[in-house]
Amino acid sequence: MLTRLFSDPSLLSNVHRFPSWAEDSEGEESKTQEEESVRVGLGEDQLEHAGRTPSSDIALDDEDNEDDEDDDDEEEGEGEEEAGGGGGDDDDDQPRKRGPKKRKMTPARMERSKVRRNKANARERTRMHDLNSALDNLRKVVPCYSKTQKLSKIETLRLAKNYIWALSEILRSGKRPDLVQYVQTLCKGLSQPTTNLVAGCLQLNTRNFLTEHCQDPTSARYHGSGGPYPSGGSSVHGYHPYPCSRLSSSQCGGAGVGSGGAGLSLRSHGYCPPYDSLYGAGGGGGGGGGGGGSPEYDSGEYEAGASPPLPLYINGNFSLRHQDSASPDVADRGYHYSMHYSTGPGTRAGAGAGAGGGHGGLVFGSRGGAVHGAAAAGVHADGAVLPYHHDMHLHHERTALYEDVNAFFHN
DNA sequence: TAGGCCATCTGGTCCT
DNA sequence: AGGACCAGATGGCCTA
Repeated sequence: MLTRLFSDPSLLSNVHRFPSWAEDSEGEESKTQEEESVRVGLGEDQLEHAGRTPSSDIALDDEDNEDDEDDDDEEEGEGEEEAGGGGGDDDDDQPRKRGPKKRKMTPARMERSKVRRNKANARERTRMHDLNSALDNLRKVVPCYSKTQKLSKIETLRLAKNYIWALSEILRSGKRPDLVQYVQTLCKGLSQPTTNLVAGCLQLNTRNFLTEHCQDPTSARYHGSGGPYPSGGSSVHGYHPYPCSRLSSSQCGGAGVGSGGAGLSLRSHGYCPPYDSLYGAGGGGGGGGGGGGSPEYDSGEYEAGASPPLPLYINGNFSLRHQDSASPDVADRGYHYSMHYSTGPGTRAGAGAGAGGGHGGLVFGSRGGAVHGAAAAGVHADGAVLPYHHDMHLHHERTALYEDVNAFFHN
């Protein structure tokens, strides 16, 4: 029975690992699965050989009524007598229980219960894997993502909550917030490591975050050297070449510096569909750092990878500007969030990059989007904040707001 | 080594 | 009845 379970591919197929596990240590996956199977086997074995709890006995006995009717009838009488508290012979001093009587576990019952339990275990595994998969997707859309240094589940949820809150505040106020304030909101309730990670992702190392220390914005190392993550060095200028993630534990600082010059551009990471699919080489523009913005801002140079853009449905409190509403007056009307894309020559990406890290060609909120705060001023170049209206593709609408806000902060 | 995080097993409960 | 969901227990892995 157990061997059947372990050799059953349908059951074993359920034992898959986190995507990152598979990606990070592919060679070990089979081994890991094997280990898991062994673990499962041990569990089953324990179930078979170890004693069950009284409750489990009840549960197990509840099935197979039809098959053991004779036994049931016989035992039922005893059970009722016992349940009635009739002070029958009580060998052990265990308290009498109401409810279903205990039934003898015949081999057939045990077999069936095992099968049922195995099926339930497999379902539970699948369920948890789905849950983890969803959590992984969530990790990818919160401001900080690393394949190698994954946020824990609880931190992911906390960050997501903070992120939603921060975005809501932005949408509510319709103003461009202070970056420090934004980071503070994001990091609220997060552990110190996660705070560092987020700060690093946002090109705002902890020291700057706390002191609003402003470094030389023209420096390619801006915010990259003092942070908790080492500077990659290889991607200081222009968009960084990392095709996989927005950030990796070893690349965090470098990735940030490289992608956005003075500001991190999540869009430059090919791995992140929500960003990259929309902004294409936007990261390159923002990532111009000291080298100027990339002219390929809208070229879609960055592939979204195998994954399609994550569907992000925005409704309720959120409103999006329709692409048809790009007329100048629209900006003055009641839509809450304007997405201004700079695609032409001399983009703000370039301007920002020339300033050592401006916005990647996007302005959120009120026109002129003033730079707030000292740290923010250091991160965002004033010259980069100009209202531009450009059409965006229809299929980008769902994610436009989301990405816009992200790009707004991550450039 | 303690603590955090995680996967899995397990039994209970609720729902269809 | 069976499945989904949940929470507790357990053990492994990793890191400070």
